[in-house]
Amino acid sequence: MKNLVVKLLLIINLEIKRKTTDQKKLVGQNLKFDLPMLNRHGIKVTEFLGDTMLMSYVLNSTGTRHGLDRMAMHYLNYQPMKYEEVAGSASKQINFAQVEIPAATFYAAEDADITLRIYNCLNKKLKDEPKLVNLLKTIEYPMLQSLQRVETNGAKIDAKMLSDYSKELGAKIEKLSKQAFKMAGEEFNMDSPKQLVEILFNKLELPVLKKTPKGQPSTNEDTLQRLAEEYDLPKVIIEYRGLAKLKSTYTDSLTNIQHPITKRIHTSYQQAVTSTGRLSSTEPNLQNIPIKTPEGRKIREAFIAEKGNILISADYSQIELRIMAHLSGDKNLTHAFNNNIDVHSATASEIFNVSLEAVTPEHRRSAKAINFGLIYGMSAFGLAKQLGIPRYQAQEYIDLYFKNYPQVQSFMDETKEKARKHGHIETIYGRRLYLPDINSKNGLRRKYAERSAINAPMQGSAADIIKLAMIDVSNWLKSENAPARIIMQVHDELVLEVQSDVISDIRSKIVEIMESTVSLKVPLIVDVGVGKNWDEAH
DNA sequence: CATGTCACG
DNA sequence: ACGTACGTGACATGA
Repeated sequence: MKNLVVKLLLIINLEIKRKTTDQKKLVGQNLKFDLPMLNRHGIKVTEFLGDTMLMSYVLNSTGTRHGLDRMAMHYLNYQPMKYEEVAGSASKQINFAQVEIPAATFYAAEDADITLRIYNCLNKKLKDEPKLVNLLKTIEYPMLQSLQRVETNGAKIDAKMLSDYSKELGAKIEKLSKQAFKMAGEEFNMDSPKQLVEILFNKLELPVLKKTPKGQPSTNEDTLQRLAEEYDLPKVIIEYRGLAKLKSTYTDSLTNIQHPITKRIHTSYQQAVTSTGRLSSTEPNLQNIPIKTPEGRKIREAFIAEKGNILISADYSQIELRIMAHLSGDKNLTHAFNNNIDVHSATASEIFNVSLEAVTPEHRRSAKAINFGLIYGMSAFGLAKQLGIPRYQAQEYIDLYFKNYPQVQSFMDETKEKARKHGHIETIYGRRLYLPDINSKNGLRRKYAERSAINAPMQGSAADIIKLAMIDVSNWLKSENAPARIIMQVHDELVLEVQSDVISDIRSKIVEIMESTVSLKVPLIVDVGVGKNWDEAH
């Protein structure tokens, strides 16, 4: 009985329209959420008419305005019944299946009704937007299905290893805090920036090098690092912070969030959150698992494969710089990529006016910072801070860069110009990012919008490309019924869990698909690794 | 619920 | 004179 009710409500909820015998078209809000339930009840979806959340997102990705309630207010001037009103809130919340039938029926019917009405509104807006309709059909709708599979797959973790590591971290953290209390001459809460300020800057009278936006003296790592040159306590705090972060955010919470039945980690990918078209990942966030330090990498070792399987990691090499080469058409930059020259070394060779062979690691490091900075629309000040050099010198580097890559400069100027004129920029696939502050009288906001405008075509086009590649890989695996599954997406990387005996075939096929999904003025290169855990594979 | 901090690409 | 590299999410504190 319960099942029947749930099924009935879902059918009402999702506007299923029977055309022929088993052909079901549907409209919904956040269909990625509903799809597994429909599958569970044997309802095969063969065609999407639309997902209102994604329609709203491609029309304007700025801000959080794609929730059903918000859209109902905005497009229909109607306040729907809140979920909390039928199911209760917080600790008193009950399962939807336990809600009284009349209340549940009203809620579900209203939900369905407004979804369809919002769909009709958004559909009208999309009539004049063939590029956005194409974006939905070729990227976002297929993506929704690929993502649903990845979420259901989940990632296997070695919970025993994580909890052992957690204990180890706990012991180290305790030692460090005792050490810090001794140096400070009193006990305090090291997790409290406020108490830290009291100790460091009032009691011990260390110099204030930087303030937070609210005017409080900053105790962030950058600042502590500089203080650590002359004082001992900041060193201990830095070490404490690093380990405390690992414990609270990773070792403890990942074990807690294991699914009770699958024993795997099932993240939720947000498809309508970022302004640029990237995904984000929540509960847990699998897109910020540590990699930079040896202590952090141990977390990656806990991401493992099922018995008889192995992990493959495939990531695009410097995809944003390659897109910059493509979009700007810069001769020098495309030449570097087309001839497989290390791009940071190439930049170093240009800026420091030495031959490629004579580039030192120090040159390359500076050039890498410049290349990254360019993608982010940085200033001479930012580069100077990053490299620890005087501002005039940073400006010299930037001038030299643009002299050697003139089309990159004109591309950036044109991008800003377009943003000012139209109020938005576009990615390679026509995804649109609005920049409401681009003509602001407030210089700070305007500058911020200009930097976003410069970054967005690169970050956004990269997001389009990996989405397409992910769809292709996902569909290929499905069509071949391959003993392999995608388990994660981390912006420019796909992680797969693959049956060990077919590893080399799958590996080469994945690379082939990812490298050929789109064709730009420069090649796209995929680096691939294999291992028994994520750290080894990456 | 805002603030500060820090993990990732 | 002022702030100063893009895009995210999670955690702990403290009002």
